[in-house]
Amino acid sequence: MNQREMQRLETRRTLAEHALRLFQEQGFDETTVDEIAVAAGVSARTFFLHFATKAAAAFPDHDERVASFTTRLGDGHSPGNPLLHLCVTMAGGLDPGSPTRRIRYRLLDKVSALRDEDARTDRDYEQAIVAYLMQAWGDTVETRVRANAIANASLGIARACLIASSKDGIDANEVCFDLMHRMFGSPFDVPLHSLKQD
Amino acid sequence: MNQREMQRLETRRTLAEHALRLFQEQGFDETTVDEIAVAAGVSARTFFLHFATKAAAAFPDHDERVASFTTRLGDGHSPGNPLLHLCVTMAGGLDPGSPTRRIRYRLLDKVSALRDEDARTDRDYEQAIVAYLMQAWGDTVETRVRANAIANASLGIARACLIASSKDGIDANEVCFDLMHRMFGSPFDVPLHSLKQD
DNA sequence: GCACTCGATGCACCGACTGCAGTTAATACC
DNA sequence: GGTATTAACTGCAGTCGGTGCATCGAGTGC
Repeated sequence: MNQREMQRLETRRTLAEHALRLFQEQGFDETTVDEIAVAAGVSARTFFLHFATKAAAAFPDHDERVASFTTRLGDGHSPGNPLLHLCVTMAGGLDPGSPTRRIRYRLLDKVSALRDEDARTDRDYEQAIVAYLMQAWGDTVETRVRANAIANASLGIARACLIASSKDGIDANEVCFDLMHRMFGSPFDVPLHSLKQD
Repeated sequence: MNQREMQRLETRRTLAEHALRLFQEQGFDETTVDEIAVAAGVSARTFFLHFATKAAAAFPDHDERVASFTTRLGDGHSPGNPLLHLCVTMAGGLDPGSPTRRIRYRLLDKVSALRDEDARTDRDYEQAIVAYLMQAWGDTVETRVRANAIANASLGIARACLIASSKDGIDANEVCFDLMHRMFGSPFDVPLHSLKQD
């Protein structure tokens, strides 16, 4: 990797690090982009070369995660279907070894601006899931609605469980799995086959 | 009703009307709060006496709707449980006699700022549903997660169906009902009883 | 008629975000 | 090694959403 690329990534990483720290220490609204930039040792203008919005700095790995999720759906590594994969991804995301993630989701529960950012995140996952389901079901008006509804519902479940896990430290995977199971059958593969001939 | 109150409501109504029109005609980002205010014949400062954000003007009846939803859950008029009630409310909201609502939801599909506003809306419904479920289940960490997950999932389904209905003009109630049914059993009253002893 | 309330206003201000015109250091090319 | 180019970073001026504050003036209660 280039020295330039490394510098760039380092700047980005530093910005994200200080952003999350300041959000946690003194609150999201009470932190200005200027403060973050100064703390990271760069100019305020530079902040926006790395993040589109102030809130985006709290989720610096968003693009990678979505890309990883999407490509995994495309190749054979997806365990069964996207909904199950979503659960697995979620479970992985709750690795207790990552205090950063816990901080992030605890903030998420308090700061509405970050919930908005998170909702935007979800929309990308939603697109990936919808695309996957539509590819399996074919593109009709009916399947499109169904795919959107299922994607929305799944993400709603996943998000709620994720936040709960981070906040209360409980294992929400069971709840997540149970609700998914109810909606889509055993290993969540029901909609891929049986819903079709409804 | 007072003449003052009437004036106030009229101002608010006019602002909302012009806001939605301008959003539709020239786009959300391309419309400034100043333009809306001028079109409505008031000052820009006044706009924020009626709406907290630019996007909020696109959903002027939000508070009433949430209040109505919440109180109905409290008294005996709720048909069974909040999830079923949500479906009914949704179906009512799709009254084809309301072109304004169609415009609103069609915008929703395009403008991310409005989706953020809508997500904020959903959070209020979510609170109402969670409160209702928790009252039925009792307040434990487990039930709290479950209630949040179910509320999120239901709203996800409802939102997707609502947008699809407004956009494609199809009847998405069937999809909505079907998915709810899968998750919660016949008239959606399963979680109130059977989930408890899982 | 008089005091009061309250919606509307103008003004100054903050902070998020953008476009543009540099500067400087790493890199590619010869 | 010297030179042209690229691209991260910077400063500045500007737009726009949103807020606090003092004020005006038309309704309202008495």
